[in-house]
Amino acid sequence: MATDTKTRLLDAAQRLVQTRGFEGFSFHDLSAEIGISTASIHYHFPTKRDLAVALVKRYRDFLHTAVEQVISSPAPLAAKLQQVTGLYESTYDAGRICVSGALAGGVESLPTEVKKELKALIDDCVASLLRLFKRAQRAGELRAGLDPESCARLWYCTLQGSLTVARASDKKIFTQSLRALAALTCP
Amino acid sequence: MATDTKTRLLDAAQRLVQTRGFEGFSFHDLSAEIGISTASIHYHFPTKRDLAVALVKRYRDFLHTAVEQVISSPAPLAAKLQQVTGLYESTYDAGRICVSGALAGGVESLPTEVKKELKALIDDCVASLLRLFKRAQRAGELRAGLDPESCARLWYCTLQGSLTVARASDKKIFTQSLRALAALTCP
DNA sequence: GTCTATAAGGGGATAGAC
DNA sequence: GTCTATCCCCTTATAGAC
Repeated sequence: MATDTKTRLLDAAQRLVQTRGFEGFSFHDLSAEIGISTASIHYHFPTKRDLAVALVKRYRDFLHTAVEQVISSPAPLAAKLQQVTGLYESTYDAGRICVSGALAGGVESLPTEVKKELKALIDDCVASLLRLFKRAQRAGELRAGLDPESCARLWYCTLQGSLTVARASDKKIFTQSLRALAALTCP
Repeated sequence: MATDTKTRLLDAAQRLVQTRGFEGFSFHDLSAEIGISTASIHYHFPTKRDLAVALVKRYRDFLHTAVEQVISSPAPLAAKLQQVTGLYESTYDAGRICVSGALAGGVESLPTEVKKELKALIDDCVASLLRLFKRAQRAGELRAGLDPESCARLWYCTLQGSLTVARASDKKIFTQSLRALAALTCP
């Protein structure tokens, strides 16, 4: 059973956003990849803005599910952080960056609705990390003096930044940054 | 004495890159802002790629000078880190992000020469931070167990990531992340 | 749902006058 | 150095047939 056209369009658009950014891909790119005309794309997504909004919404669900699954396991904090890091590392290995990093680079040229979805994506992911660190603190797994909120934000920004920077420079910058941060986070 | 046209073009282009990204601005935008025709822009920069390369080179010099000046002061590590953070915070307050973050978001759609300059910008800045942390370690100002190289990379990625994420979400994510990282870096 | 045809505008870039 | 005029291609989007 073949995947339906709407899903294939979202898959292709997501990959293009993650490699070239919002302004960096066109309906013609999608047309070539999926094998339908650019006009047909408008049947599934009336405007490019609609496509982008749907794409970010879907990515938020994906990331939410993935992170929540890691969080809910009975593993110690260090292991969970390594799993979250692995999530981003696999994105790097696919030659991509996180959708939020790709869109945040040129936020001023995004349609308003896409900006809103982008903010929702970020805030949702930070909220998941916050729950992770709150539980860790109760279990005494957080370094003394660290508060869960700062931790969640710091981790999100560092994951985001190191993934984006690494693709433009060198994978080592990702690996080393996150190993250092993990060592600083756990007691 | 008015600034020369080439400089004004670079200033305007840099601001546009820092807000909209490389694909997010056009010669027409520059034309409107500077007050010369798009054709005249080609006199100063034959292609958009040339303009981008010049822009990133100039930004690298600017950042290099700024960071080196902070590093060479006799202040303690914590104060220096706060100064570097202030450098990025003022970029945020101008509604901009770092040129490297803006370009790295859609790296695949950049001309090869621009990619190279982008990598040079990143590597240069990380190298400056590395010198900072090496000196700090010799002076016993670095937390035990931290190595200068990891530190330089972690700091660069976090500065980059938190600035970019903050503009798409909330300034607090920048402030809080960097305060936490500073506390973890100094003993 | 998908197509062809086409609109309507924007993109970078060039030629040649001044 | 700057202009007008123009080229040619790409972009998103629509109309209407199948």
